Amino acid sequence: MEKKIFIGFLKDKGQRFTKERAAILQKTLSYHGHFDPESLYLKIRETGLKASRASVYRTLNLLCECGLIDKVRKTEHGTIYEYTFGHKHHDHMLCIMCGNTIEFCSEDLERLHEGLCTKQNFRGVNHTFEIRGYCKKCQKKRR
Amino acid sequence: MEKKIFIGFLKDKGQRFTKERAAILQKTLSYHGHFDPESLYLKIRETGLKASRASVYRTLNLLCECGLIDKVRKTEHGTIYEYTFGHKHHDHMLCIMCGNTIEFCSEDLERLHEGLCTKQNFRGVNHTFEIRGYCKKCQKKRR
DNA sequence: ATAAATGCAAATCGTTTGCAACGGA
DNA sequence: TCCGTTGCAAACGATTTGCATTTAT
Repeated sequence: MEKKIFIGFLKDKGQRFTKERAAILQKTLSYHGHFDPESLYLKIRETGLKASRASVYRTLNLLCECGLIDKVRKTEHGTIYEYTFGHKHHDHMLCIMCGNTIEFCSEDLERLHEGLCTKQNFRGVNHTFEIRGYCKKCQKKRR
Repeated sequence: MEKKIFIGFLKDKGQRFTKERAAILQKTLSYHGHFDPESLYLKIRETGLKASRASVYRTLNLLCECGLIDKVRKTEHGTIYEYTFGHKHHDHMLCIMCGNTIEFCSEDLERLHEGLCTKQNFRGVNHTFEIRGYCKKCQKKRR
């Protein structure tokens, strides 16, 4: 499914579906969530597949362009991507102790998004909401 | 006020309040909002004051440490800081056409933050909510 | 006088890009 | 064959850091 979309997207632009791009797409899909370019690159090498960092970066940009993945946020260690296609929109809680991410959906938040935009005459396209704090597990550890 | 806080913070750490730090603090306060290190640096030079980029970066980190400013987000062009001390918490709408930022406060959002954390057993410390889209002015321009 | 802060330039780190070699169509 | 793609290494841009010099206390 995603493969077809990507191939179609490339074809439309007169571009090619190479084995490097295939490998990058495959590993991207294997994440079902967040990842960063460097770990994707390493994952590809581990599997014996080949693709340079340059190709990883170039291909991730293409995957963003065609909407299969999104840039979620930039951290001090680089960009976090998310494989989003077909996923319902959701938001994040980020544990500042262990770094884990909890995803959640909130209808109330979507409604609030609409309401706030109306009030400000803003045409909202999308949003990100991130709550930072301590996850269940980390609350128990001493600080 | 802010100056006193900064000096006190430095004193506690056995550090000094130099003229460079004074200049950086002063210009930081002059923003009443968002700014990035490079424009702060330029603003200082324009005024005839002196401070190197290195000192700007070093001092911004100190100002974050003592809570007078916050890192808001990272963009492809660098980190956006915000002078927050004594400001009420607020969130942002970011126009993806002109880059302008609208600040707003929402009690509903604060309540939602609490509700979501309770539901997930997460101890939320703070959050960021950013709506991206088109501001009033830019909606009128052709796209 | 002493330890901390400065400015500079070099170092880092994630990411992009120029280019010659390579490979799908 | 033709043109897009690759990998490499160099280039980039924001930020940090090592070091000799300056300066606050």
